[in-house]
Amino acid sequence: MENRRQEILDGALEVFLQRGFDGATMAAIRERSGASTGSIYHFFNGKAEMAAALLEKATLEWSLRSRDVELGEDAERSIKASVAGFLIWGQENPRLFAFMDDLLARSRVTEDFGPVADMLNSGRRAAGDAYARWVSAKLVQDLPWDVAYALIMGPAYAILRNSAGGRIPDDSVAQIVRSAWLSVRQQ
Amino acid sequence: MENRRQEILDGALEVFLQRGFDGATMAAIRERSGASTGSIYHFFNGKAEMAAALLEKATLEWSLRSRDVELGEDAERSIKASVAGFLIWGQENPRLFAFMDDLLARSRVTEDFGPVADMLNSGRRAAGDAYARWVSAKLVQDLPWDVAYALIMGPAYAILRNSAGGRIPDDSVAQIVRSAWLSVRQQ
Amino acid sequence: MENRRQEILDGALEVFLQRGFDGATMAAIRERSGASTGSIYHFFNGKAEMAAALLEKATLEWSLRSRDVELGEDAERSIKASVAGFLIWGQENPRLFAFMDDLLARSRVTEDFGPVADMLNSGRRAAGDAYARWVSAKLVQDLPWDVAYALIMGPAYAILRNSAGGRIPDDSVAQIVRSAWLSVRQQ
Amino acid sequence: MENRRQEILDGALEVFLQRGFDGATMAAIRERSGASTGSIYHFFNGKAEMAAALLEKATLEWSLRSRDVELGEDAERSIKASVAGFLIWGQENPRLFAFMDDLLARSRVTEDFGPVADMLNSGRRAAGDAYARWVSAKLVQDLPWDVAYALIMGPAYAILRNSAGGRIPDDSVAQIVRSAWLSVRQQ
DNA sequence: GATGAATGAGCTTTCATTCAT
DNA sequence: AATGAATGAAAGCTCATTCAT
Repeated sequence: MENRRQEILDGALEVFLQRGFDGATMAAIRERSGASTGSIYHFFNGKAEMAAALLEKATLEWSLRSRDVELGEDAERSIKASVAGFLIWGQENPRLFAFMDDLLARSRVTEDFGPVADMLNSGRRAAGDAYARWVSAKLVQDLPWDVAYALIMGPAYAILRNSAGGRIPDDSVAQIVRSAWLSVRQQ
Repeated sequence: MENRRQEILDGALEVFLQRGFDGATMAAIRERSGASTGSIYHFFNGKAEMAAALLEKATLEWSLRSRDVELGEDAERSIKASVAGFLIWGQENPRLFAFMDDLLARSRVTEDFGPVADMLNSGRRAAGDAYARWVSAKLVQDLPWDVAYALIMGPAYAILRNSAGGRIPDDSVAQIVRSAWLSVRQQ
Repeated sequence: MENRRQEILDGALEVFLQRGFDGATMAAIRERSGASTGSIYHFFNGKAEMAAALLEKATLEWSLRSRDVELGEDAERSIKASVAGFLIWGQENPRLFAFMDDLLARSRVTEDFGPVADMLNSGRRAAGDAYARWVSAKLVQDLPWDVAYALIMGPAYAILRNSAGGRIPDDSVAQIVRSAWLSVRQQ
Repeated sequence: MENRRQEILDGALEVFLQRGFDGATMAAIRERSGASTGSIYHFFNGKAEMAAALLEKATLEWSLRSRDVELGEDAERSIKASVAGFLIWGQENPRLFAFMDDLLARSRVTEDFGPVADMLNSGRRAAGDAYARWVSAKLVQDLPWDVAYALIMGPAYAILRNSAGGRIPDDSVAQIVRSAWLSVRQQ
């Protein structure tokens, strides 16, 4: 039955978002989900695996949407949509954003999160391919992808991190979206 | 004697940079520094306090330099110097950058790191004041400071995080520095 | 169907021999045998019962052979055949020997292994009866059976334990077999 | 202070002898010794290390005595004294004998007990050297040491294992001691 | 200033076993 | 006859911190 598994994931998500990865204890997840210790380990091999499962599921929607958009031929529209989509998603899920950020940072140190890192990076790579095509079409500047990525997404990340879950005014969102395009477009 | 205290800080820094905050155990710090448990607690109230002390000291150089520059009247030079300074510092101290990032993220969740957050944010506030003056002087766009900050520093943060300690080419640094200014200058 | 039961026993044997009784987990047995947890508990009441079943089956060949021999009237031939048979069996099944040894030791502490102990001791008791007859016939010394048993089988046990699965030279086997007889024969 | 450490060892010994290695839980040792979990781990790295420490201390007396005797020139006296000493020690410390036997068996499988095995085997090696000298002096048969060891000590081991802590009559002890010598002396 | 013994709550994980289907 | 989800007690061990000396 998928029911129990889902209950566990639901409980785990709450705890992870509230306390972060290290702060989340299996005991808390057990209590929140109502499942027994054994059940949890019946479905998941450990804390890291649960986090990965959650993250995968939770980011699916955003990453799929972004990826679709980015593959278009209209560079300006694609880039603006990506940034706007990310900002909106991040604002709507501030804790999830923080958790993703946490795991991503962790994946640079621990091996436990290789899969997480892979997943989170795959979207970035796909976008890099699209960017290369726009370069060929002389729509954007010929920048190394990591530079272009930093210019496009960096400000969005920064404001999400510093907004701490508070609302970002529409004007600010618009400003950052516009700037992302201006930073990389062909001059 | 300040000697012991310094030995402890030295050992702790190594451990923190190598394993991150949670990964660093007091036992590891004790062994690395050669001090006894008692000594460590004689000088510091706990792990969080040590981390704060370290971070304060470690970021002093950069923050002082940046602050000096930012207070100047030449907006373009100040902003470019800030971004370039941060990029160079981050590249020279990639682990320290990651650690700072870690603590900063943590400070958004746990109360233990209020002082850390205050310290790390004070530089940002000072820069905000300077930005306001530049706005008055019509040197830069009239943006909310958090947006301006995101536009100026966001890309630098992003590329440092994704470079994972590897060298960032001079061209890329130059690109990001230039873009920071272009993003906020008065058009 | 006896098929499933047999598959379980086969898998369990492999696991027991490889990891010993405590080291063998039901999960490992489940995976090795391909049966489900439920199936295993359908056929056996628990780990101890499986071990007992296995041991009974596995030692059958040796014990039957030894018992046949021992019941003969020719004391010298019987004793030498018993020791030689045990040494050969122990050499051919070093892991099984170690497992049997393990269970036997355990049966002296835990009550779970009463049946195991009984089974393993029954052969010894039968031999004791034969010994008593040989005493009456003045073929062997009038020793308490536990002493006689120690003199006859002790060296074989000792060399099997210390050989750790390596080959015991024929000369050594012959030496121990001969000595067993000399230790108890009527002088 | 050596006091706490000793209390822990005392409690641990009781628990180990009563329940064997696997059966002994750290919780039981904690309760029996009156020490806290932290204290136990302050002094010992884990269960295996405690067992090794205990065994070393506990067998010291016997192994030293045996070793002294074995080094003598009088083969008959040395061998008889070794066997008698072992039988007496084993009878006086039946649980310790069983525990030693348990750990020794375990050391053949797990690496955790390398030191234990080394310690327990060192006495055997020393005796092997003495045996070689007796062979040169034509006092005993020219047998491989593992065979000679099996003939000399095997019966003593066997009767100790099967006596299960009960008293072994003096006659039986004498019989086994005498037989040990007869099995290996030069004919 | 300095030591390290002592603490104990809390951690993740294992595992034999039960039971509804 | 068979499945595998579910259980929960228990395990070994970690670790920041306290405190008597």
